[in-house]
Amino acid sequence: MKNVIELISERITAAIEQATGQKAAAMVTPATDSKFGDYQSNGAFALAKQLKNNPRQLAEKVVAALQIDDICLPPEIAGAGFINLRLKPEFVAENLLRIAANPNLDIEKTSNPQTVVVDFSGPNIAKQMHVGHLRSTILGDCICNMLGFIGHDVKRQNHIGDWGKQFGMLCALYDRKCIEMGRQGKTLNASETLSDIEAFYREAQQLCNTDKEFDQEAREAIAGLHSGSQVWLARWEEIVSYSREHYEKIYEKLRVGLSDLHVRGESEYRDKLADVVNDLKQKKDSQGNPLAVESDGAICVFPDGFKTKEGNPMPFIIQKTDGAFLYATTDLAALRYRINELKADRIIYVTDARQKLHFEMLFAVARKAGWINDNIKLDHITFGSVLGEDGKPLKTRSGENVKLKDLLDEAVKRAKAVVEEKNPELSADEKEKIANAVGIGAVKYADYSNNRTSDYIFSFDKMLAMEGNTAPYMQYAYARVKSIGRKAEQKGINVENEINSVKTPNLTEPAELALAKHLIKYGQSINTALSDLRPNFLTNYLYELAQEFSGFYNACPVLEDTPARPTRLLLCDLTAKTIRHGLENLLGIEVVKQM
RNA sequence: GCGCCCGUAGCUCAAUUGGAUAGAGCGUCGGUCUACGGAACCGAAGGUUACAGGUUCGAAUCCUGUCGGGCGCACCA
Repeated sequence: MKNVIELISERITAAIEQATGQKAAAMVTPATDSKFGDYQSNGAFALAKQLKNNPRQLAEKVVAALQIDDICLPPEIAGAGFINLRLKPEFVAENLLRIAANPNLDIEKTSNPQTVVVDFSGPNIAKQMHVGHLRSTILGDCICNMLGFIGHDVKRQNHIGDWGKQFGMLCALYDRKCIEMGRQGKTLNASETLSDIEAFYREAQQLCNTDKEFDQEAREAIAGLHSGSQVWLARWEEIVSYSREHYEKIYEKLRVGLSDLHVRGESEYRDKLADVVNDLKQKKDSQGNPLAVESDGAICVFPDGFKTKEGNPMPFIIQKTDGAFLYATTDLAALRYRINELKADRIIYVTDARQKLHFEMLFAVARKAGWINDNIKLDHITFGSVLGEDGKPLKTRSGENVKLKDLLDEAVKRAKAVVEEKNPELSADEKEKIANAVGIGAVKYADYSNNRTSDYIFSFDKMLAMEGNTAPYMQYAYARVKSIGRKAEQKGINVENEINSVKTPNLTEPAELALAKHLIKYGQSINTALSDLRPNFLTNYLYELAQEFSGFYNACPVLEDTPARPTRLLLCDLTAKTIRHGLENLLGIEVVKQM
C-alpha cells in the first residue's frame, strides 16, 4: 500500500498544477484535530504567499480541480485556507483487506534501496557493559530493523574496543595467572578468571603502579602485540573471546540482533593505520599543502571551521608524538573500509551526543581527503544520557556505573513480582517467560519512547506501570486481543474462516472506522520514525493504536453472533499483527499471549 | 572564553520539522461497567511553551539578545 499521505499529496499537487500552473508542495499532514478530518493540506498558504494571492481563494481553486473522490469524502476548506480531508470508509475498508492479505502488512518497500552501515553498541572489551551502552545498543538495533524492513541492505557493525594500550597490562596479568596455574599443575579457567573483567582491569592497573617488574612485562606485552608476537596475540585473543561471551549474553537478553558476525573491532584496522596517516600526508589541499602535518610533535589534520578554546585551528590528531595511533585514526580506517569494501551509501553512527565534535571533524576530514563523495550520507545519531531519580547520570550508590546485567536482572525480578501477584495460577515456566518479556521490554520501550536527543530519568516504577505509554501496557493490549481469539475458539467460532469470509469490511461504528483508519497508517509511522531515525514516533503510533483498540473494545462487542462479527474479528486480528510486528520485529520486544 | 544541545501542566514526557483551540501518562477530583481480561474506559481541573524583542497570513518550532541547566573544546575513547 502506498502510504496515504503520499497518495493524497500526489492528487493535490496535480490539482495545484492544474489550477495555477505551478508545481508546489501539497504539505499534507495528519489533521491536528479529528474534528477537521483525517488529513490536512497546508499547501495553499505557501503558494499563495509566493503568488501574492489570497490563500483561501487559492484553496478553493485547488479543491475545484482536485480529483480525489475514490479516496476521500468531498474536501472542505476551513480557516484561512486549510484543505481538510476525510477518508472514505470504502477506501479504508479496501486497504484493510490488502493488509490482511499481505504477510508484510502491505508496507511498501523503499524505491531507493541503499547499503546502509550502522555502527552501534561498540562496548569496550576491558569493561563490562554498563548503562552507558544501553541506548546505542538498542537504538542502533531498532534503526537496523526499520531500515531492513523497508528494503535497505543493512550492515551492522559492532566496533568494539579490543585494541589499545590497556591490552598490554591485561595480557601481562593474564600471562602471569596462566603461569601461576601451570606451576600448580592446573589449567587456567578463563571464564572464571575474566568473569569480572573490571576487577581484572583494576588489578592490572594496580600492579602497573606498584610492581616495576609487572610494568615492564606490560610494556613487553604491548610491544609484542604490535610486532605480531604469536604468544602475546594468543593471550590477547583469549581475553577478547571471553569478554565477547559476556556481551553476547547481554545481546541475547536484550533481543538485539548482534552476533560475532557483526563484530569488527578496532583491532581489525590495526594494519591500516599507518596507511591512513601516509595517505593524508600525501594528499594536498587546494593550496598545495599536505592535509596531514606535524604540529607540536603530533600528526594532525586541520579541517576548516574548527577552533580550540584558545581560538587556534583545531587539530584532528591522527598520530601522537610517541608515534601511537588514536581512535581518530581507527575511525578513519573504519570509514574507508565501509566505503570501499562494504560499499556503503550511507553510514550511521549511533553514539552519545558528547562525541558530536569528534564525528563532525571525522566527516570533515574524510570529505577533505576525498574518501567520500557528496552522494554518501554520513549521520551521527546522538542521544542523551540515562539519569537517576536525582537527575544526575545513573550510578550505583558507591558511584560506579550500573552494570547492564544488574539493571536487566532487576527489571526482570520486579516484573516477576508483578506477575506473581496478578496471575499466581500460571505455571512457573510461564511466569518466568512473561517476567522476562515484560522486564526487558519495559527497559527497552522506556528508552525508545523518549525523544532520543534528550536525557531521561530511569525509573523502574514508571516503565513497569500498566498505565501510560509503557511496554507492559502494550503487551497487555496484545494479550487482551489474543484472548478474544481464544474465547472465540472456545465458543466454536472458526476465526480464520470467518476472517477470510470478509469481502467488504463493514465499518459502520465510529470506533470501528477509527481503529481501521489507524491500522492503515502503520507504514506512515515507520517512514516518519525513519526520516529522523527516531523510534519514539513508532512507540507513539503503537500506543495510539492500543488506545484506539480500547475504544473499539469497549464500544463494540466482538463475539456476539451478529453480522458485524467477521469484520470485528478482522480488526482484532490486524491489531494483534500490527502490535506484534512493531514490538517484536522493529523494537525487538517480545509479546506474550497471556500475562 | 568559544561551540553544541536543552528549558513545554505539580511530576515524567510528546507535539510528524512553520499550521487551526500546544497533547499524553502519572498525581488530584468526578464518573462508567450484568459483553470478549477492571491490569480497563470516559470526563474535569491544570499552560504567558524560561524571559524580552524580531521575521509572517500563522512561531514551542526560525532569527537576535538575556537568564538558567547539560555537554564538549591538542595527543583518552
